[in-house]
Amino acid sequence: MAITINDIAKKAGVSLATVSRVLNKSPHVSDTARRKVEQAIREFNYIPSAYARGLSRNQSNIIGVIVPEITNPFFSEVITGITEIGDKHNLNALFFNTDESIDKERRALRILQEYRVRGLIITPVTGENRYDREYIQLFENLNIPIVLVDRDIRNSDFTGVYFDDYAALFKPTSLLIENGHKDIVLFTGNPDHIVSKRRLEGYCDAFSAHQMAYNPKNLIPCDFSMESSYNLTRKLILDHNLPTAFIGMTNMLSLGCLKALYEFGISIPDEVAFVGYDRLDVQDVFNMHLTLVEKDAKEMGRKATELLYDKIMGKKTSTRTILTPQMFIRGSERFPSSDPNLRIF
Amino acid sequence: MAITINDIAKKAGVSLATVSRVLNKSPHVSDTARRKVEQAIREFNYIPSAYARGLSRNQSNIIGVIVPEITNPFFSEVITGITEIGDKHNLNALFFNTDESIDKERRALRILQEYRVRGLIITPVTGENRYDREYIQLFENLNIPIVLVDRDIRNSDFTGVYFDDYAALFKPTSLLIENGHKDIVLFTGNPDHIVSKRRLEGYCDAFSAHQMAYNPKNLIPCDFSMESSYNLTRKLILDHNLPTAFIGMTNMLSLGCLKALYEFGISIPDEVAFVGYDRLDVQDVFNMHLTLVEKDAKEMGRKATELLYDKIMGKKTSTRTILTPQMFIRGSERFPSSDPNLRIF
DNA sequence: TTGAAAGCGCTAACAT
DNA sequence: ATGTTAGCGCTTTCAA
Repeated sequence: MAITINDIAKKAGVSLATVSRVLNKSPHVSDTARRKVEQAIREFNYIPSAYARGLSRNQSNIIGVIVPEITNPFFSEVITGITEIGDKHNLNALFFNTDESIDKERRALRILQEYRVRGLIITPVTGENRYDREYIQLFENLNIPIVLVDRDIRNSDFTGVYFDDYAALFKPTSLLIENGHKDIVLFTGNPDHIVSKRRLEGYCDAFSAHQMAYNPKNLIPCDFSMESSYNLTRKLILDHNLPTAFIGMTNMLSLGCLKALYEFGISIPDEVAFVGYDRLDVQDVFNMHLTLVEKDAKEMGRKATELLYDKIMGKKTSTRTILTPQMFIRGSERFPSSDPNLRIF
Repeated sequence: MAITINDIAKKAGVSLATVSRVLNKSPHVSDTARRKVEQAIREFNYIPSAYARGLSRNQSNIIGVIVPEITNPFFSEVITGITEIGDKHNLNALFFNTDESIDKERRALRILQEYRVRGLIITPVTGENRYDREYIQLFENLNIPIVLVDRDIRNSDFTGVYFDDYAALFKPTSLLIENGHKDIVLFTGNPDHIVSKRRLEGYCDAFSAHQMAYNPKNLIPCDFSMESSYNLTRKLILDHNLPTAFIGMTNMLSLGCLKALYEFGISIPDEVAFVGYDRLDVQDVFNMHLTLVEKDAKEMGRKATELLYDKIMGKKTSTRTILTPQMFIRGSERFPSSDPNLRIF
C-alpha cells in the first residue's frame, strides 16, 4: 500500500490536519511544522491520492475535452491551445476522441461524469439526429459548465467559440468572382448541418452582392471526408465538367480536391483556381501559394479554455464568441490562364 | 450534492451492498433485486463516483499516456492506436503532451501518480541529461508497468516498442548507393541520441557493405525540428554545396529539407534525390512519388497498449518489440538527370 | 442471496 | 497554530 498522509504525520510528529494544511498551502502553519512535514514528504516520496482528495472535496480539477478526430491537425492544434491555458489555471484535461461516433461520445461523457469533471470542452460529432431535444438533454444533464468548439448545437444556448463561417465563405467567393469566376464548385458537406448552412449563405450572398446568380449544380453535397471530395473532384474531371474554380470548405475537403487535381496534373491556377477555408499543412510546408481563409485553431483552444475557466469560476460569459479567420491571398485564386507563369503545382 | 449509492439503495429497498453488487455485475444478486436497483439507477440518473471507487479499491482503470508532441502526425496516430486497444480492455487514457519539455514531463508523471494509474505509455522527451541514473529512477519509482514508445532510455530495461532504426537507414542508404549516389547528406539530429546512433550505424554500414566510404561532412548534426533541417538545407543550397541525395531521418527533418528544396525550385529527382524515414502527409495527399521507409504509427500504439495490458495483468512480456518499417520505392531516389521526365515537384 | 460495518486517504469544521 | 473528528461514496469482508 502506498504512503498516506498518516505516515507523514507520524514521521513529522504532527497531526494529519497539519500535513493537510501544508499540502494545501494553508498559511496557518508554523515554519517548524512546515519544514518537518516537507522533509517527511520528501523522504517518503509521498504523493497524495487524487481519489481521497476528490472524494472529500467532492470535486476535481479535471476538465473533459472531447474532439471528433485527433488526427485532424485542426483539432490537435486546438488541444495544444487548451492545455496551454489549462496548465495556467491548474486544470488537467481528460481527452477523448470520438471518431465522429456518437456512441464513443456517449461513453466519453459517461466517464467524465464518473470523474466529476469541473467542465467540458467539446466539439460534438456531426450526425443526423443530433439535434433532438434528447441530444441536448444529454449535455444539460451534465450540470457542469460547457464550452462548444467550432460546432454549434442547434436550438441550444451553450457557450461556444466559433469562426465566422459566413465571412469565411463570403470573402473568398467574392474574391473569386472579382477575378472573373462564375463557375465555382463548392463541396458543401451535409447542407443541413448548421455549420455548412452559414458557409453556404456566405457563398450565395457573395453572388448576390455582385449581382450574379450561382449555378445550383455547383453546390455539391458530400460527407466531410477527404475521400469524399477526392472522388467527387475526380468525377468532375473524368466527366469533363471542370469548373473554373473550387472552394474547399474544410481542410479535409480541400485536401481531397487538391489530391485529385494533382493526380491528373491539372495545375493551379493555370487550369483551375482554388481557395480553401482552414489552414493546410501543405501550404505551411511548401508555400504553395494557396489562397486560404485561415483559422487559428490554437487560439480557439485557448479562448474556449478561458471561457470555461470563467464559467467554472462563476463568471458570466458571452454565449457566442466569434473568431474571425483571416484571408491570405497568395495567387491560387486567379482566373485560369490569366498568368501562365504562376504555377502552384 | 449528487445522487449516491445510498439514495439508490433506499429507493430500491435494498442495502447499499446489493447496489454495489449490481454495479459490479456480481452474480450473487437475485433477479428481483437487480431489476429494482437498475430501475432506481435509471430513474435517478445515477452515476457512480470514480473517486469513491478509486479510493476504496485503491486503484483506477486509467493508464497514463505521455507524448512529446501531439501536433506531430506520428504521435496523433500512435494515440489512435492506443485508444483503440484501451477501449477494448476498458482502460481510459489520461494524455499529456510534453512539448519536449522535461519539466512538463515531470508534472505529468506527478499527476499520473496522484491518479494511481495502472500503467504508463510514454515517449520520453529527448534531451541532454536524460540518461542519468536519476532520470531512470523517476520512472522506476512509479512502480507501475511502463511501456516505452519509439524512444529508448539508455541503460534501462523497460519494455518498449521500437522501429528497426538500423534497417530503416541501411535500406534507403543502400538503395541510393545502388542508384549511383555517393554524396548523400544526412541530418543526424543529436548524434549522441540513442535513436540517432542506430540510424547512423545503418547509414555507415550501408557504405561499408558496398565497399565505399562516406564523406563525414555529409553527416550534419542538428536538432530535431523542421526549422533546423530547413535552414541547413538552405545553407547548402546557398553555398552551392548541394549533394546528389538527401536522407530525411525523421518526418520533421524531411519536411524542412523538402521545404527548402521546393522554395528554391530544386526539383526531385532531376536535380537532387530524396528518401525519407517515416510517413509524410504530403505523400499521402499528393502521391509525390517520394521514396519512404514508413512507420506504422497506429500499429505501434496498438502494440504498446497490448504489451501494457499484459504487464498489468501480470503476464511476462518481452523487453523489446521491434517493428519493421517498410520501404516504398516510388522514384525520388533516382540519380539526378537519370530520368528528366520524372519530376516530383 | 443479502445486510452490517469497517475502512480506503483525505478535507474541513470545530475545538483547543 | 495545531489537533480531533466526522464525513466524502464506495468496496469488501464477515455474518446471517
